[in-house]
Amino acid sequence: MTVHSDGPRSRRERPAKPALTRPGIIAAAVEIMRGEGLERVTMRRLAQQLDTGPASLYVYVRNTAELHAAVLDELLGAVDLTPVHAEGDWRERLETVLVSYTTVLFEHPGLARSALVARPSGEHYLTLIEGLLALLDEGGVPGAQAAWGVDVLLQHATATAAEHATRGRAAGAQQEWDALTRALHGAREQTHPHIAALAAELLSGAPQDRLSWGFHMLINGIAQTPRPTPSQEPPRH
Amino acid sequence: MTVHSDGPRSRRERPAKPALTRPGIIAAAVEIMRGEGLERVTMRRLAQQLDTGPASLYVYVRNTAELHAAVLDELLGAVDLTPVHAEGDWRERLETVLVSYTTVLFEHPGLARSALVARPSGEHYLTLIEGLLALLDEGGVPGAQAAWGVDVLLQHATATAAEHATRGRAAGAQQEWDALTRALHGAREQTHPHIAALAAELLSGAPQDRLSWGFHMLINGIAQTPRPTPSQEPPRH
DNA sequence: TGTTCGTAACGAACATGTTCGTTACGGTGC
DNA sequence: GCACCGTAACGAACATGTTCGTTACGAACA
Repeated sequence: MTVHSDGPRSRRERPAKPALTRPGIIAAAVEIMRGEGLERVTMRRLAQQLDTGPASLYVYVRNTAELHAAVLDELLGAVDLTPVHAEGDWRERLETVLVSYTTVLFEHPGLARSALVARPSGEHYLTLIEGLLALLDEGGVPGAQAAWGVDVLLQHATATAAEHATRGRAAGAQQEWDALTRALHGAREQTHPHIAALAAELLSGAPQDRLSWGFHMLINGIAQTPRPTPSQEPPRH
Repeated sequence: MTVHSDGPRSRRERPAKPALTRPGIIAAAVEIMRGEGLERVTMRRLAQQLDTGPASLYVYVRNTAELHAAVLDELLGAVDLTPVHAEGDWRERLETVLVSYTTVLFEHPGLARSALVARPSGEHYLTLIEGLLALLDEGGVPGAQAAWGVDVLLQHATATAAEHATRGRAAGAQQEWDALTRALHGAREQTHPHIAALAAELLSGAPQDRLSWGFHMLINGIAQTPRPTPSQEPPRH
């Protein structure tokens, strides 16, 4: 099996066509997505754009999930990281970065789903993590907690955006929401007293308010929840 | 468009075939999944099992996501809720329920992905939420916080299981993990000092340890993070 | 009984992701 | 120059989810 990178520099020139490259494929994918939406970034559409066949793309990307991860990494360049080196309360700045990240995903919700499964590992992603860790460090959060917490922060943002992807769709999402609403409101006080009491609360809040609370809640939790004792694992190198 | 429920009771009998029903379809899906795995629960396979055509299933389920949500709700019957009415520390019991939920998803990881997008709204799901709310209530967590927090608890469990689905796969997952590992370890101290310092930590911990910490962290956060002031929204009903 | 209407069930068709066997190219060695 | 090898690129094929137009059934009505 081939190595998936832009490494396999083509050593051949079929009839006057430039050889494929991984960056070229990703760039084409980003272009199509900006012009037509993520759903249009199909292997066939991409191949057409690159004047090749869909099967040829698999030399450079393992599958669409990997392609999406790469596309997402490109988009992460748009996340506003200026708060990392700004003045002010570290918690608010941390939230600002996270909201910026979430906003990027909200604009391309289909990517959020993919990102839950195939996470990016490119330059922009690393820069984002570095920024988050810097802010947690500034807030005095122990490294061990920050290391695991940063994962959860991004997971929350990503999963929320992925859910939003569905919520944003028309008829189907509305019916699902209706079903959940009905189920919650219909819960009997006898069998589901807590749900009955909190039905309205469970469904309350604007998405951005819930998200904001979620980040506050996570930051609090991360800051004050010690990691399990490191078990008998010797220090590395 | 038709109403998606088991309501459309068939008024016809084509050549000696029992009319389709939604519960029947879901039961068949669960059966196939138990015997052959979730990936085998295709519309065609299901239709074959039910001696009908794949297109006929769409009268009863909108799409595979909805089918998966229904299947998941069936499986939630297996979540151990005995801790809800047991003795002991409410936090530990809450974690026990959550771990049981996560375990169910780990056994059927493909469902976790679907559940992030099309969440169940059936009986078992409600019972689970009721149990979680009861435990948070017992711990003195304000209702408003519990109402929003329960969402995040389940989201964390579900997203973690969905990630696990990928991690558990062989070659592809290993390569992705390698890519992330390389990226993290390769980060230069000059540009990514925090990552360089925490590289080992970022990747450390057995899945169950990280999950356990995650739940502790979330529970702490939920318990102590007040909800935003209710803004000028008048009381409903 | 005949007609009308709503819809469960059906079949053909389409789009999409992916695999696998084949082709053709470029590099290397003799 | 020729033969061999590795692999980028290709094309056919397959599985899968889903849509849309059509058929056939049962209920209601005159």
